[in-house]
Amino acid sequence: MKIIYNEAKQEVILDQVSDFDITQTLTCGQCFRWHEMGRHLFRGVVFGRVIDVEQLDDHTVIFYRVDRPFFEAHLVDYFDFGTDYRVIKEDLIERDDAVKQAIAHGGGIRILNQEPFELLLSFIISGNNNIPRIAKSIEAVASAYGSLIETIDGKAYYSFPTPDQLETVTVEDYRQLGVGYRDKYLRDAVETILEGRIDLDRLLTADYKLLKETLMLIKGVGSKIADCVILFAFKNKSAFPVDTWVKKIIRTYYSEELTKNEDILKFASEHFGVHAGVAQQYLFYYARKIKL
DNA sequence: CACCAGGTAATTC
DNA sequence: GAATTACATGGT
Repeated sequence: MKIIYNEAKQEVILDQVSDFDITQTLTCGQCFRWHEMGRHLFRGVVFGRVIDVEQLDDHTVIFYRVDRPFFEAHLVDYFDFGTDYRVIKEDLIERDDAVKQAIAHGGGIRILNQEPFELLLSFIISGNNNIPRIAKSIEAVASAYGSLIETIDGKAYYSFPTPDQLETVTVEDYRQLGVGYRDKYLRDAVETILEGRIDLDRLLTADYKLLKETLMLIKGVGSKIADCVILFAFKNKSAFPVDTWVKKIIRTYYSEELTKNEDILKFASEHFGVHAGVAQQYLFYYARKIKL
């Protein structure tokens, strides 16, 4: 991948990008704070900044409002540019025809490496919820308690709040934002972290089992949400979140015997191996696309 | 007006 | 232990 920095214009141009479709990647349900501003053009808030990303063709991507230090410190890792998805897809395509078909439809998806605290709260909100309302609730939390970054075209953009910024926020405050019964879960997550019972930074080096059982100490975090956090924020591509869509696709294309979430997780882990989480995203995207 | 949405915790058998 | 139910809210 070739990188061209235009410091004067605060632009970063990527050439020879492969296995990347910005629309698939940013609309496949793994992230909630990107907005489509135009064809193949998105604006989002990440790492305390508002940035724009545009894909010109299969191999060319431009970042706006981004300088070299920011790109190198955050975006290379965020978009997982260090990972060769061709290798992962070749591995998965060998496994079965269903995932092969899913890759034919969503092979441009990359797993974003997102900020752990924001991702944790985002997926606590996601439970038994729909994606538009998840996004709305996250924006409500950010604009109420995050820091104002800048105003663009009359619209204010806020960073996602830190645990410290949420220290005095009560269950009732969360409820007022419209998050519903997840209010107490959000409060529990913040308290757990502020009291040091869970240190997200330290968990970066923990193995899957320890990481999952630690995350599940938080009220409102069960197996599925823990796996989402592990996959989308802890760079572990073997995590396989079992949600309603994946359940449907497993029953339809793999086995009708697999009904319990625990059994599906066990099957998928063995069947897909170390890249199970990537397979999950391809399957999730495909199932939703064909309205399975 | 039921039913659903990237589930989980509490309750019950 | 394995199955059932309640849970906020907004959209069909």
